[in-house]
Amino acid sequence: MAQQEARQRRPSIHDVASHAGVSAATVSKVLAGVTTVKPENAQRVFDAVERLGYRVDPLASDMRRAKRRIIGAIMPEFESEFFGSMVTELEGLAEQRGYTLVAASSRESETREKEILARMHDWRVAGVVLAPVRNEHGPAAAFMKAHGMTGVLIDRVLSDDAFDTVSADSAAASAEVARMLIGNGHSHILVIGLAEQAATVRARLEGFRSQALTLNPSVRIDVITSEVSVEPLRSSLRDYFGRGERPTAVYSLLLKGTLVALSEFRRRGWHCPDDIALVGFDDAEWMQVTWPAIAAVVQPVRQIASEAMNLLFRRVEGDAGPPTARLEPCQVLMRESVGSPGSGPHSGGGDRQQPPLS
Amino acid sequence: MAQQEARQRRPSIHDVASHAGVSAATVSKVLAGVTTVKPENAQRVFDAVERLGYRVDPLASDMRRAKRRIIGAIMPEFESEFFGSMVTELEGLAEQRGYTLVAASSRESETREKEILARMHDWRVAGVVLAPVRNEHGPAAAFMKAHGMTGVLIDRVLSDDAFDTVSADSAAASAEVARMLIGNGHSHILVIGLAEQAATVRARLEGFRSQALTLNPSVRIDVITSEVSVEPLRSSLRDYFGRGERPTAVYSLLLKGTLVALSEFRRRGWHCPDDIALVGFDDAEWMQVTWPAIAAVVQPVRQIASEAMNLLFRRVEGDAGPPTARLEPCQVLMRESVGSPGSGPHSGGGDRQQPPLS
DNA sequence: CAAGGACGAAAAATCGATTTATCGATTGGA
DNA sequence: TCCAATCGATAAATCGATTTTTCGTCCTTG
Repeated sequence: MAQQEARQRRPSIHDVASHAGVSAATVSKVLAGVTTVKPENAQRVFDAVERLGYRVDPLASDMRRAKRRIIGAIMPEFESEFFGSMVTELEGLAEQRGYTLVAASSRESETREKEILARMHDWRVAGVVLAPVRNEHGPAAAFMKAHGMTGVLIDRVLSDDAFDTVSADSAAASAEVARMLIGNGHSHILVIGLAEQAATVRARLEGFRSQALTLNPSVRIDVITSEVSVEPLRSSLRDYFGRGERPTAVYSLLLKGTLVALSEFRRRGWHCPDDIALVGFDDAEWMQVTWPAIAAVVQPVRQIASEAMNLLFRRVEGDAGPPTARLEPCQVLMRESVGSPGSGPHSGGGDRQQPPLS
Repeated sequence: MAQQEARQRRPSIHDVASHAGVSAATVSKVLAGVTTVKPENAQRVFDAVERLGYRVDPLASDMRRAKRRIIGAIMPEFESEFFGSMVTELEGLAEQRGYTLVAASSRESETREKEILARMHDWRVAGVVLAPVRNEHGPAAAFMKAHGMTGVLIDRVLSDDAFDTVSADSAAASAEVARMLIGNGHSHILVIGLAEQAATVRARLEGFRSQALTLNPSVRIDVITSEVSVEPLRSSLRDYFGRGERPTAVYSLLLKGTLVALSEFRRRGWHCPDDIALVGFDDAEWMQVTWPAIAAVVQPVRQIASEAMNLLFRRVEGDAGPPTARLEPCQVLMRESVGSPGSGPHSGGGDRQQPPLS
């Protein structure tokens, strides 16, 4: 290959055409793999492409089609492992199909979410993977509907009458957490969450509550939620403990809640799992190295991303069937923060030593 | 505003032109703010734009210019808080200037990094913010040089003869860590890192070592690094401790190393800061809520992003001055994992209780 | 031997905006 | 009064590809 004019205008399809002694149309056809071109001419085109280091301009290439080979991805934030790896996965899947992924952060704002969507509409993206800030009924989904955009909703959604949805099966995972906590003898459990993300948080709460009540009808389940941000949640939690409430376990419905709970435990000098057990929805890399390791529900990021892209491209290719609502199963990782199975709550000072070295 | 044909072809500038009874050129000029248009006609254009809900197609608009209003961002990964918030910041700054940010993950692979760069070159991006996998001398930077791309290198870089660089002042921060550890009486310190990221890791190591030796010439500093991934680092660390080595403090030069150190401490049943102190380069949200809270060097993400974008746009606008190398100051957060100031190493069982409630 | 296909490739239209060249009308100066 | 300068706006070229239409050969067949 040749580098030629290092910093000059890049060669266009016409440059290739004239070097190969054919028309631009022929070059386009050769590169598109059309077979009605004389092998001799095709070879000359390939040679010219090689010599000039020619590459198709995706922008110009997309001009004529109604749907550009661009997929938009809108996430509430980029700072967390969950959305970070979601973007990584989506990027790879889009790439595999020859599409470019353009990711944007709505920064937990529905207003911004809609603005970004409008901008992506300006770009005539072929489709959008939207992880809405609140749920499937926000202004962004309405915008997509009104403008006939194709898209898939993920994460904080359950089902929709216009778009395919893909999310973690929060309810089933929460039920499993309930089985485990009740099985360990907990009878007073605090659940914390953000009500704003109504769709999934409610599913998690109900999945947990119904299973817990089935296994132990007399279990006491307290719930603390806050509307918008986590700070009110923190102060509610502080008040709650301050009133002398003393649940034996806490189930946090979201990652930031797990952090808040941990910091409040620290503040009061409580240790997991001896003083109080903790399980969080959403796993993070650090949770397995802290002491104690934090039990967590692991969301199936790869499966969600892969299923979302499959559904999206089916729609992009014209499928007009009724929207589907997928739930991908989670994994519940039992770690030290919930104690060993069978060890009841407040079962003594516990063993603060670690397991012996292997 | 009108929604009109919800799912039809979007109106083009010609639709606006015919509705306003003027030519497309006039519409373009009105929207570009050219003043040589009769106010009456301008008003008709604005009315038509409003009525049709017209918005410029950024793709078509970019066709004619050599540099499109797109900025590329290449990060080694999206999963960490650092690069996640870096992308968020860069996105906002690009947006402010009317540019679209296209972010891609090189997944810690230099091969992929170069492929992504080539694809961005295909898109004729105006500029690139590259956080190289290894350092400023990789194939990606060479590609940018060879093709006359404009760009800025950030994070794992020190300085370059072709591009502006912006990174955290690792050396100064590491010196501060050294001052703090030596000041606390530590005389046997282990430093761990990944040698692959040569540029910055070496700076951090040297910044630490020289300051430490200045303050206490007889201090013992052990260094464990691994070439590529963290797993070899883990086993080296395990061997090291297995041989009976017992430093009183560990300074990890990277986030993943902090996690490895923590998990090895757990494995051996050691607690911070009583058994061993720990400081990590790179802060994370969870570090302040674990017990103990982990001391860390906080990188100035906003400053790096902002400075990088300033420099980049200066270049995009044609500035051809010599490349600059910026170092942004870090903040060192002293948390419980290093004990209280003055408390020497191995100073007894320590107080495992928390500070009193406020 | 002339008309009808088949084939391969070039010419031209297209996508949607921007920019340059052109043109008509009005105004100004000589 | 006539030509020139000015103003405002339109026509046309342009960006780089794709797709449709047209065109010229060569081959086949009646």
